[in-house]
Amino acid sequence: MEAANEPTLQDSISDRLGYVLRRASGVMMGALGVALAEIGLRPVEATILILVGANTGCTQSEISRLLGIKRANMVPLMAGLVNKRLIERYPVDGRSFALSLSLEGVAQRDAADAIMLAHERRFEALFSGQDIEALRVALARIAQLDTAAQE
Amino acid sequence: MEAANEPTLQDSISDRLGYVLRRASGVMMGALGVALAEIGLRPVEATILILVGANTGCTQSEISRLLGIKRANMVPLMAGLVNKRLIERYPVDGRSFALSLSLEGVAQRDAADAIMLAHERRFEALFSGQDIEALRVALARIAQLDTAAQE
DNA sequence: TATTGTTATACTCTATAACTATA
DNA sequence: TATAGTTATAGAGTATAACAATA
Repeated sequence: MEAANEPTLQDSISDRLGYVLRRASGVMMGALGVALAEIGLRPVEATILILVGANTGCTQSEISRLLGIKRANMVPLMAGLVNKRLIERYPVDGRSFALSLSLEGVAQRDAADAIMLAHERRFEALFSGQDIEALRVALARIAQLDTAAQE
Repeated sequence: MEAANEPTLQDSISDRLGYVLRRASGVMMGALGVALAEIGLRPVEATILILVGANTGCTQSEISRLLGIKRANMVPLMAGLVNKRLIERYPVDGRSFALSLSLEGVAQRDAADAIMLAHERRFEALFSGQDIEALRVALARIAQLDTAAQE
Protein backbone atom coordinates (compact mmCIF):
# COMPACT_ATOMS: atom_id res chain seq x y z
CA MET A 1 0.00 0.00 0.00
CA GLU A 2 1.31 3.45 -0.91
CA ALA A 3 1.60 6.01 1.82
CA ALA A 4 -1.03 8.75 1.92
CA ASN A 5 -2.93 7.08 -0.88
CA GLU A 6 -6.06 7.11 1.20
CA PRO A 7 -7.80 10.50 1.32
CA THR A 8 -8.22 11.11 5.02
CA LEU A 9 -11.84 11.48 6.02
CA GLN A 10 -12.97 14.47 7.94
CA ASP A 11 -13.44 13.03 11.40
CA SER A 12 -16.41 14.99 12.68
CA ILE A 13 -17.21 12.54 15.42
CA SER A 14 -14.17 11.86 17.60
CA ASP A 15 -14.50 15.19 19.37
CA ARG A 16 -17.73 13.95 20.94
CA LEU A 17 -17.62 12.87 24.54
CA GLY A 18 -19.90 9.86 24.12
CA TYR A 19 -17.90 8.58 21.20
CA VAL A 20 -14.43 8.84 22.74
CA LEU A 21 -15.83 7.39 25.94
CA ARG A 22 -17.10 4.36 24.05
CA ARG A 23 -13.86 3.94 22.10
CA ALA A 24 -11.67 4.39 25.18
CA SER A 25 -13.74 1.83 27.03
CA GLY A 26 -13.36 -0.62 24.18
CA VAL A 27 -9.60 -0.15 24.03
CA MET A 28 -9.17 -0.64 27.74
CA MET A 29 -11.50 -3.63 27.98
CA GLY A 30 -9.90 -5.20 24.94
CA ALA A 31 -6.45 -4.93 26.44
CA LEU A 32 -7.68 -6.30 29.75
CA GLY A 33 -9.31 -9.20 27.97
CA VAL A 34 -6.03 -10.10 26.29
CA ALA A 35 -4.13 -9.83 29.58
CA LEU A 36 -6.61 -11.93 31.55
CA ALA A 37 -6.86 -14.57 28.83
CA GLU A 38 -3.43 -15.73 29.94
CA ILE A 39 -4.96 -17.14 33.09
CA GLY A 40 -8.12 -18.29 31.35
CA LEU A 41 -10.47 -15.62 32.70
CA ARG A 42 -12.65 -13.00 31.11
CA PRO A 43 -12.89 -9.53 32.66
CA VAL A 44 -16.35 -10.21 34.06
CA GLU A 45 -15.19 -13.48 35.65
CA ALA A 46 -12.19 -11.79 37.26
CA THR A 47 -14.50 -9.08 38.58
CA ILE A 48 -16.84 -11.65 40.12
CA LEU A 49 -13.92 -13.45 41.77
CA ILE A 50 -12.73 -10.18 43.29
CA LEU A 51 -16.19 -9.29 44.58
CA VAL A 52 -16.91 -12.73 46.03
CA GLY A 53 -13.48 -12.70 47.67
CA ALA A 54 -14.26 -9.35 49.28
CA ASN A 55 -17.77 -10.43 50.28
CA THR A 56 -17.63 -14.01 51.44
CA GLY A 57 -21.12 -15.36 51.97
CA CYS A 58 -22.83 -13.02 49.51
CA THR A 59 -25.40 -14.26 47.00
CA GLN A 60 -25.25 -14.17 43.24
CA SER A 61 -28.21 -11.79 43.14
CA GLU A 62 -26.23 -9.31 45.20
CA ILE A 63 -23.32 -9.59 42.77
CA SER A 64 -25.73 -9.17 39.89
CA ARG A 65 -27.15 -5.96 41.30
CA LEU A 66 -23.75 -4.49 42.07
CA LEU A 67 -22.46 -5.17 38.57
CA GLY A 68 -25.69 -4.25 36.81
CA ILE A 69 -25.98 -7.72 35.34
CA LYS A 70 -29.41 -9.31 35.06
CA ARG A 71 -30.01 -12.28 37.35
CA ALA A 72 -30.77 -14.47 34.37
CA ASN A 73 -27.43 -13.63 32.77
CA MET A 74 -25.51 -14.29 35.96
CA VAL A 75 -26.59 -17.93 36.00
CA PRO A 76 -24.21 -19.27 33.34
CA LEU A 77 -21.43 -16.96 34.56
CA MET A 78 -21.60 -18.26 38.11
CA ALA A 79 -22.12 -21.85 36.94
CA GLY A 80 -18.92 -21.55 34.90
CA LEU A 81 -16.90 -20.36 37.89
CA VAL A 82 -18.36 -23.09 40.11
CA ASN A 83 -17.63 -25.60 37.38
CA LYS A 84 -14.02 -24.46 37.28
CA ARG A 85 -13.89 -25.02 41.07
CA LEU A 86 -13.07 -21.36 41.69
CA ILE A 87 -16.25 -20.55 43.62
CA GLU A 88 -18.13 -22.69 46.12
CA ARG A 89 -21.82 -22.49 46.96
CA TYR A 90 -23.45 -23.41 50.28
CA PRO A 91 -27.20 -23.12 50.84
CA VAL A 92 -28.15 -20.37 53.30
CA ASP A 93 -31.88 -20.75 53.00
CA GLY A 94 -34.02 -22.79 50.68
CA ARG A 95 -33.58 -20.53 47.73
CA SER A 96 -30.18 -18.88 47.85
CA PHE A 97 -26.53 -19.79 48.23
CA ALA A 98 -23.65 -18.25 50.15
CA LEU A 99 -20.72 -17.78 47.79
CA SER A 100 -17.06 -18.15 48.68
CA LEU A 101 -13.75 -18.58 46.91
CA SER A 102 -12.15 -22.00 46.88
CA LEU A 103 -8.41 -22.25 47.54
CA GLU A 104 -7.86 -22.29 43.82
CA GLY A 105 -10.33 -19.42 43.52
CA VAL A 106 -8.23 -17.34 45.91
CA ALA A 107 -5.13 -18.05 43.85
CA GLN A 108 -6.91 -17.14 40.62
CA ARG A 109 -8.34 -14.02 42.22
CA ASP A 110 -4.86 -12.96 43.32
CA ALA A 111 -3.46 -13.63 39.86
CA ALA A 112 -6.30 -11.72 38.23
CA ASP A 113 -5.89 -8.87 40.67
CA ALA A 114 -2.18 -8.58 39.86
CA ILE A 115 -2.90 -8.55 36.14
CA MET A 116 -5.63 -5.96 36.55
CA LEU A 117 -3.42 -3.77 38.71
CA ALA A 118 -0.60 -3.89 36.17
CA HIS A 119 -3.14 -3.15 33.46
CA GLU A 120 -4.37 -0.07 35.31
CA ARG A 121 -0.81 1.09 35.86
CA ARG A 122 -0.07 0.98 32.16
CA PHE A 123 -2.98 3.27 31.41
CA GLU A 124 -2.37 5.50 34.39
CA ALA A 125 1.16 6.03 33.10
CA LEU A 126 -0.37 8.16 30.36
CA PHE A 127 -1.37 10.79 32.90
CA SER A 128 -0.18 12.70 35.90
CA GLY A 129 -1.37 11.51 39.29
CA GLN A 130 -3.62 14.52 39.51
CA ASP A 131 -5.12 13.95 36.10
CA ILE A 132 -5.77 10.27 36.73
CA GLU A 133 -7.64 11.11 39.89
CA ALA A 134 -9.72 13.70 38.09
CA LEU A 135 -10.46 11.16 35.37
CA ARG A 136 -11.55 8.57 37.90
CA VAL A 137 -13.84 11.05 39.65
CA ALA A 138 -15.36 12.28 36.39
CA LEU A 139 -16.08 8.77 35.12
CA ALA A 140 -17.56 7.72 38.45
CA ARG A 141 -19.85 10.72 38.35
CA ILE A 142 -21.13 9.70 34.92
CA ALA A 143 -21.43 6.05 35.90
CA GLN A 144 -23.52 6.94 38.93
CA LEU A 145 -26.17 8.44 36.68
CA ASP A 146 -27.20 4.89 35.92
CA THR A 147 -30.96 5.09 36.27
CA ALA A 148 -31.61 1.68 34.81
CA ALA A 149 -34.10 -0.07 37.06
CA GLN A 150 -32.77 -3.59 37.55
CA GLU A 151 -35.65 -5.34 35.75
CA MET B 1 -38.80 -3.70 50.50
CA GLU B 2 -37.54 -2.40 53.84
CA ALA B 3 -34.88 0.25 53.81
CA ALA B 4 -31.31 -0.86 54.54
CA ASN B 5 -32.47 -4.46 54.70
CA GLU B 6 -29.84 -5.42 52.18
CA PRO B 7 -26.36 -5.71 53.65
CA THR B 8 -24.33 -3.45 51.39
CA LEU B 9 -21.56 -5.30 49.64
CA GLN B 10 -18.03 -4.06 49.85
CA ASP B 11 -17.51 -2.57 46.45
CA SER B 12 -13.89 -3.33 45.76
CA ILE B 13 -14.17 -2.78 42.06
CA SER B 14 -15.67 0.60 41.26
CA ASP B 15 -12.44 2.41 42.11
CA ARG B 16 -10.83 0.77 39.07
CA LEU B 17 -10.34 2.90 36.01
CA GLY B 18 -11.30 0.18 33.53
CA TYR B 19 -14.48 -0.61 35.38
CA VAL B 20 -15.78 2.93 35.78
CA LEU B 21 -14.83 3.61 32.18
CA ARG B 22 -16.92 0.68 31.04
CA ARG B 23 -19.87 1.63 33.25
CA ALA B 24 -19.73 5.31 32.29
CA SER B 25 -19.65 4.35 28.63
CA GLY B 26 -22.68 2.11 29.09
CA VAL B 27 -24.62 4.84 30.88
CA MET B 28 -23.88 7.42 28.24
CA MET B 29 -24.54 5.13 25.29
CA GLY B 30 -27.73 3.88 26.88
CA ALA B 31 -29.04 7.41 27.32
CA LEU B 32 -28.07 8.29 23.77
CA GLY B 33 -29.83 5.20 22.49
CA VAL B 34 -33.04 6.24 24.24
CA ALA B 35 -32.78 9.79 22.90
CA LEU B 36 -32.08 8.72 19.31
CA ALA B 37 -34.82 6.09 19.35
CA GLU B 38 -37.29 8.95 19.11
CA ILE B 39 -36.24 9.51 15.53
CA GLY B 40 -35.80 5.81 14.81
CA LEU B 41 -32.01 5.73 14.76
CA ARG B 42 -29.42 3.83 16.74
CA PRO B 43 -26.23 5.60 17.83
CA VAL B 44 -24.13 3.86 15.20
CA GLU B 45 -26.58 4.83 12.46
CA ALA B 46 -26.58 8.45 13.55
CA THR B 47 -22.78 8.37 13.58
CA ILE B 48 -22.67 7.01 10.04
CA LEU B 49 -25.09 9.68 8.82
CA ILE B 50 -22.90 12.38 10.33
CA LEU B 51 -19.74 10.97 8.79
CA VAL B 52 -21.23 10.47 5.33
CA GLY B 53 -22.65 14.00 5.51
CA ALA B 54 -19.20 15.37 6.30
CA ASN B 55 -17.52 13.21 3.65
CA THR B 56 -19.76 13.10 0.60
CA GLY B 57 -18.43 10.57 -1.87
CA CYS B 58 -16.63 8.40 0.64
CA THR B 59 -16.91 4.62 0.61
CA GLN B 60 -18.30 2.32 3.28
CA SER B 61 -14.88 0.78 3.80
CA GLU B 62 -13.53 4.20 4.73
CA ILE B 63 -16.36 4.65 7.24
CA SER B 64 -15.65 1.17 8.58
CA ARG B 65 -12.00 1.94 9.18
CA LEU B 66 -12.70 5.26 10.85
CA LEU B 67 -15.23 3.74 13.23
CA GLY B 68 -13.29 0.55 13.83
CA ILE B 69 -16.14 -1.55 12.49
CA LYS B 70 -15.32 -4.61 10.40
CA ARG B 71 -16.25 -4.37 6.75
CA ALA B 72 -18.46 -7.41 7.11
CA ASN B 73 -20.44 -5.82 9.90
CA MET B 74 -20.88 -2.58 8.01
CA VAL B 75 -22.82 -4.31 5.25
CA PRO B 76 -26.20 -4.68 7.02
CA LEU B 77 -25.76 -1.28 8.70
CA MET B 78 -25.28 0.53 5.40
CA ALA B 79 -27.95 -1.57 3.70
CA GLY B 80 -30.40 -0.50 6.40
CA LEU B 81 -29.66 3.18 5.89
CA VAL B 82 -29.92 2.84 2.12
CA ASN B 83 -33.15 0.92 2.60
CA LYS B 84 -34.54 3.76 4.69
CA ARG B 85 -33.62 6.13 1.83
CA LEU B 86 -31.27 8.10 4.07
CA ILE B 87 -28.09 7.27 2.15
CA GLU B 88 -27.59 6.95 -1.60
CA ARG B 89 -24.95 4.92 -3.37
CA TYR B 90 -23.42 5.62 -6.76
CA PRO B 91 -20.79 3.37 -8.33
CA VAL B 92 -17.35 5.01 -8.60
CA ASP B 93 -15.53 2.03 -9.98
CA GLY B 94 -16.56 -1.55 -10.49
CA ARG B 95 -16.23 -2.50 -6.86
CA SER B 96 -17.05 0.48 -4.66
CA PHE B 97 -19.74 3.09 -4.18
CA ALA B 98 -19.66 6.80 -3.43
CA LEU B 99 -21.93 7.51 -0.49
CA SER B 100 -24.03 10.60 0.02
CA LEU B 101 -26.98 11.71 2.11
CA SER B 102 -30.39 11.93 0.50
CA LEU B 103 -32.56 14.96 1.26
CA GLU B 104 -34.27 12.94 3.96
CA GLY B 105 -30.86 11.77 5.11
CA VAL B 106 -29.74 15.36 5.59
CA ALA B 107 -32.87 16.06 7.64
CA GLN B 108 -32.31 12.95 9.76
CA ARG B 109 -28.65 13.80 10.18
CA ASP B 110 -29.57 17.28 11.37
CA ALA B 111 -32.15 15.89 13.79
CA ALA B 112 -29.67 13.32 15.09
CA ASP B 113 -26.99 15.94 15.44
CA ALA B 114 -29.28 18.16 17.51
CA ILE B 115 -30.21 15.24 19.77
CA MET B 116 -26.56 14.24 20.19
CA LEU B 117 -25.53 17.79 20.94
CA ALA B 118 -28.22 18.16 23.60
CA HIS B 119 -27.16 14.78 24.97
CA GLU B 120 -23.55 15.91 25.27
CA ARG B 121 -24.63 19.13 26.93
CA ARG B 122 -26.52 17.25 29.63
CA PHE B 123 -23.43 15.27 30.54
CA GLU B 124 -21.10 18.22 30.21
CA ALA B 125 -23.29 20.05 32.71
CA LEU B 126 -21.86 17.74 35.37
CA PHE B 127 -18.46 19.36 34.99
CA SER B 128 -16.71 22.66 34.66
CA GLY B 129 -15.63 23.70 31.20
CA GLN B 130 -12.05 23.04 32.15
CA ASP B 131 -12.80 19.58 33.52
CA ILE B 132 -14.82 18.56 30.50
CA GLU B 133 -11.95 19.50 28.21
CA ALA B 134 -9.50 17.52 30.35
CA LEU B 135 -11.88 14.55 30.26
CA ARG B 136 -12.17 14.73 26.50
CA VAL B 137 -8.40 14.87 26.09
CA ALA B 138 -7.80 12.01 28.51
CA LEU B 139 -10.33 9.74 26.83
CA ALA B 140 -9.00 10.58 23.38
CA ARG B 141 -5.52 9.65 24.55
CA ILE B 142 -6.72 6.26 25.73
CA ALA B 143 -8.82 5.70 22.61
CA GLN B 144 -5.81 6.42 20.40
CA LEU B 145 -3.98 3.46 21.89
CA ASP B 146 -6.16 1.27 19.72
CA THR B 147 -3.63 -1.11 18.26
CA ALA B 148 -6.24 -3.44 16.81
CA ALA B 149 -5.18 -4.21 13.27
CA GLN B 150 -8.34 -3.89 11.18
CA GLU B 151 -8.51 -7.62 10.25
C1' DT C 1 -46.42 -10.80 47.55
C1' DA C 2 -41.70 -10.39 46.74
C1' DT C 3 -37.31 -12.71 46.00
C1' DT C 4 -33.84 -16.43 44.36
C1' DG C 5 -32.33 -19.12 41.08
C1' DT C 6 -33.44 -20.93 36.79
C1' DT C 7 -34.75 -21.93 31.67
C1' DA C 8 -35.68 -20.45 27.22
C1' DT C 9 -35.29 -17.14 23.91
C1' DA C 10 -34.10 -13.16 21.09
C1' DC C 11 -31.56 -9.26 19.66
C1' DT C 12 -27.34 -6.58 19.22
C1' DC C 13 -22.46 -6.27 18.60
C1' DT C 14 -18.40 -8.27 17.24
C1' DA C 15 -15.14 -11.66 14.94
C1' DT C 16 -13.46 -14.87 11.26
C1' DA C 17 -13.38 -17.26 6.98
C1' DA C 18 -14.36 -17.40 2.43
C1' DC C 19 -16.23 -15.86 -1.94
C1' DT C 20 -16.70 -12.45 -6.29
C1' DA C 21 -15.28 -8.95 -8.92
C1' DT C 22 -12.49 -5.58 -9.63
C1' DA C 23 -7.92 -2.65 -9.27
C1' DT D 1 -1.57 -9.36 -5.19
C1' DA D 2 -4.49 -6.26 -2.70
C1' DT D 3 -9.01 -4.16 -2.10
C1' DA D 4 -14.46 -3.50 -1.94
C1' DG D 5 -18.40 -5.49 -0.98
C1' DT D 6 -20.66 -9.51 0.37
C1' DT D 7 -22.35 -13.97 2.72
C1' DA D 8 -22.47 -17.11 6.36
C1' DT D 9 -21.56 -18.12 10.88
C1' DA D 10 -20.17 -18.09 15.66
C1' DG D 11 -19.38 -15.95 20.03
C1' DA D 12 -20.10 -12.56 23.46
C1' DG D 13 -23.27 -9.39 25.96
C1' DT D 14 -27.73 -8.12 27.14
C1' DA D 15 -32.98 -8.12 27.32
C1' DT D 16 -37.62 -10.15 28.57
C1' DA D 17 -40.96 -13.59 30.02
C1' DA D 18 -42.05 -17.22 32.68
C1' DC D 19 -41.56 -20.86 36.18
C1' DA D 20 -40.72 -23.39 40.87
C1' DA D 21 -39.36 -22.99 45.40
C1' DT D 22 -39.08 -20.18 49.21
C1' DA D 23 -39.38 -15.99 52.29
